[in-house]
Amino acid sequence: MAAIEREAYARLERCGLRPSPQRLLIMEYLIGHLTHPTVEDIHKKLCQKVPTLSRTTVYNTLRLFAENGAAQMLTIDEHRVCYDGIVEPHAHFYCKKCGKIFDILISDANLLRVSADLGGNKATEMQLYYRGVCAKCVESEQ
Amino acid sequence: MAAIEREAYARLERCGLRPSPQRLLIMEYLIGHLTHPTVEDIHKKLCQKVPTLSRTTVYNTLRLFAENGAAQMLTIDEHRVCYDGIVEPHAHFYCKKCGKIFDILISDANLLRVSADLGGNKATEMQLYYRGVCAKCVESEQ
DNA sequence: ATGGGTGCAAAGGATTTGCAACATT
DNA sequence: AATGTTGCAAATCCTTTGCACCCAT
Repeated sequence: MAAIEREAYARLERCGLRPSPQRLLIMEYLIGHLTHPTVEDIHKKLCQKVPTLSRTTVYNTLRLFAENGAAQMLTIDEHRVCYDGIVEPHAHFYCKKCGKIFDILISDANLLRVSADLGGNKATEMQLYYRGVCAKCVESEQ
Repeated sequence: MAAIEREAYARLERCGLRPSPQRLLIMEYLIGHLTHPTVEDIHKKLCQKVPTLSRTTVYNTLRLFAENGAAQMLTIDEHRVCYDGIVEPHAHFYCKKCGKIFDILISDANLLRVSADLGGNKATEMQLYYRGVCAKCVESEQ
């Protein structure tokens, strides 16, 4: 537990973000829950701990994280944005049935970075994702 | 022009979709405008031709297209979904400044398909995208 | 006291839904 | 007749905004 707190603090510092209590709280949640939570997920859970935490702050903070490379913003789910505490490039699988997002291992993620000719465009984020039906849902369909 | 109409018709047929006037209209637009239009874009433009076309129909139709492989749904822009008439896998670049989406050539798009171990997950769509600032906007920043 | 951070309530806006009208086989 | 399609208006709900308060420097 203390490890997560330390990592959260270090991540904020490394990204040049002031470690306010709310930011630490949200970053700790993100690092401790690699389940690609939505803003609502995070707000609901953290409100149990800190009832005064506002939704606005969660929105602002997560956006801030994404803009500063402290988290990844995922726009796979057409209905809502969600966030990922892992900032290293990796792929995601989105199941249309259950709505869950899974991490997908890429044989060589760095390959993806260079395989595209971006011209003069300056990329700060990269996302690779698949959409379909996950293994569990495929099973339960029969 | 007639070529696009024929292609639109063929695409609908190939995907098992009945070629209603509205569907043809929307598919023709999609094939004729590879600019990754939003629902609003399409609705606004096509309303000039067919004023009775409803936004609901545009929403429904585009979703239907995407679900049947007749178009690609792009969720790069966090604020709105847009669509692509090209169904072959390719990458996109989203400029945070001007909001435009550009096609990115991938040296071997099929490589991407097999480079990931999807386990038992059944993927129907794949998206690779980059976010950042496009060449033009980088220039105008200075 | 000054600037950044937070929270509340309200506004904004994209997307969906329910349902009636309509077309097509 | 039956089924699939369309259109309107209303509802939904995610996200942003404006503004006041507060804390830390």
